[in-house]
Amino acid sequence: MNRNKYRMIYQELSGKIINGEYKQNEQLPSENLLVKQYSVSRETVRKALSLLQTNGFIQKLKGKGSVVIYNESMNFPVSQLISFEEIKESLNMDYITRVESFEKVFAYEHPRVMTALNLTEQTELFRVVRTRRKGDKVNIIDTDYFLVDLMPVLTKEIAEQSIYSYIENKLGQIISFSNKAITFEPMTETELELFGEVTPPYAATVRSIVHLANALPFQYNISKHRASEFKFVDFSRRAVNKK
Amino acid sequence: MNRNKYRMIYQELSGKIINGEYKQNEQLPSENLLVKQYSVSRETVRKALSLLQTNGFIQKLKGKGSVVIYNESMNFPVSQLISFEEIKESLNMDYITRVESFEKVFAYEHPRVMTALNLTEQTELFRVVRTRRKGDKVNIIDTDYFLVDLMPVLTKEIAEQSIYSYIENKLGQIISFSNKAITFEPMTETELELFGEVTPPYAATVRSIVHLANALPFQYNISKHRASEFKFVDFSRRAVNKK
DNA sequence: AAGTGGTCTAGACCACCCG
DNA sequence: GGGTGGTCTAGACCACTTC
Repeated sequence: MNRNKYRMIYQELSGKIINGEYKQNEQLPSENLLVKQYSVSRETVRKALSLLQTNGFIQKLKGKGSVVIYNESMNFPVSQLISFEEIKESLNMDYITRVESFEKVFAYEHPRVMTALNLTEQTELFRVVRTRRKGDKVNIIDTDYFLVDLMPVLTKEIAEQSIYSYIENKLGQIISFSNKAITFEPMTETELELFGEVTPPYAATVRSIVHLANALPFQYNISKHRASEFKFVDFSRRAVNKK
Repeated sequence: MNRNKYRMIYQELSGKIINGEYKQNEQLPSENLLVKQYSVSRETVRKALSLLQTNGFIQKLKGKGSVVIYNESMNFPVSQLISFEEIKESLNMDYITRVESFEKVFAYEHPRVMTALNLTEQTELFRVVRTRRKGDKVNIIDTDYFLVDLMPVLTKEIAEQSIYSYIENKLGQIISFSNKAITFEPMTETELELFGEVTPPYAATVRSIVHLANALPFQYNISKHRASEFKFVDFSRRAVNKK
């Protein structure tokens, strides 16, 4: 249930675009029409359309209208802040998650994480290593660090399901934004063991620092993929800096 | 010269954040204060702040204010739609661009490009191959395809400078958005020749389809990087889909 | 209670596109 | 000239934070 009018309109329109009710290169109804259809003010309609535009669904053309630019082959937004379970669901993938390691550690044992999350040495962290398998083949190794203070009762069982769902639905926290870096790195021996034979022995590595809505950094994630099968898709707009 | 009030405010505030006048974790002035300072309505201030938020400069906190989350180590947005010359300028890099090849081709000779840009077989394209060198070392190979119809007078000399600047400043076209995909691919023999010895013989590959403001796809770009030196940085927000 | 950001409205004027 | 999107305003009510 979303009581915001502009979000409701956003969801209805984005849904219709994803379903193919509005296809690529087709026009959306004009703003004035949407104003009448939804019985809202024009600024409210415009808020919904702006969201569609920044998320890559439409392009607004001055004097003409809003045209759909989304097409399915955009392969879905790995570039969004989205959990593995959510991707799995939206793409109907048959991956299995296995928790390889689940422990409490101190921040100073993982200096890179300590720096990234801006922690003191004695801060306690959960360190969770999970593999994502298709059949017998390991495709992704995820290593996550979470603040113990934020979720005192994280368990291995929760980690097998969706930790994000736990944070948002059980803990009532709002996950908001992240910084990511993608690199290609030689695999470590541990990684080679988990992956099995891999050529080349390189991993596409995505490191993320994830923040809550109150701007607190609460998660550090390292996601390793077989390089040969990795694909990161992104939608971006040119900055409005130009004078 | 930007006559839009909200863009002026956006630029002034983002400038102050980049300069360090507002530092990470500091508060921006409240919306009401900004209304008074700039003598504009609150919605105009809010438009500027929204832009700062979607571009990763601030996080707005209900009941509290806007806090700066930008920090320099974000290493600048390779994830934006930005030309190599612009990156070079903003990071003070000492790269040299060399045009390795400059020719006119037909779309049907490059089927992948034809499909991506949605062209007919006989459409003419410029195909430009450029290397980006630091000293004698080739770090990036860029292959670009542009619509001949759009810029009948593209020359090798322009390609040595910034083609984006040419398109925007000379042709008056507005570059607007792009789809990118990042993959990890074996190098071809041509690429190995240009790069020289590389281990591993794999390239971090970024393919982009770039569109103008009228939604016309006009450029297909393939950017190959030495895998060992590649780093892609991204800022993303969690989607507002949640009910 | 006072201050902050979030949503929504009704209306205005403008620039752009197209027939 | 009529339709479309872009910008801006003044005011309203709400929810959240802080004291």
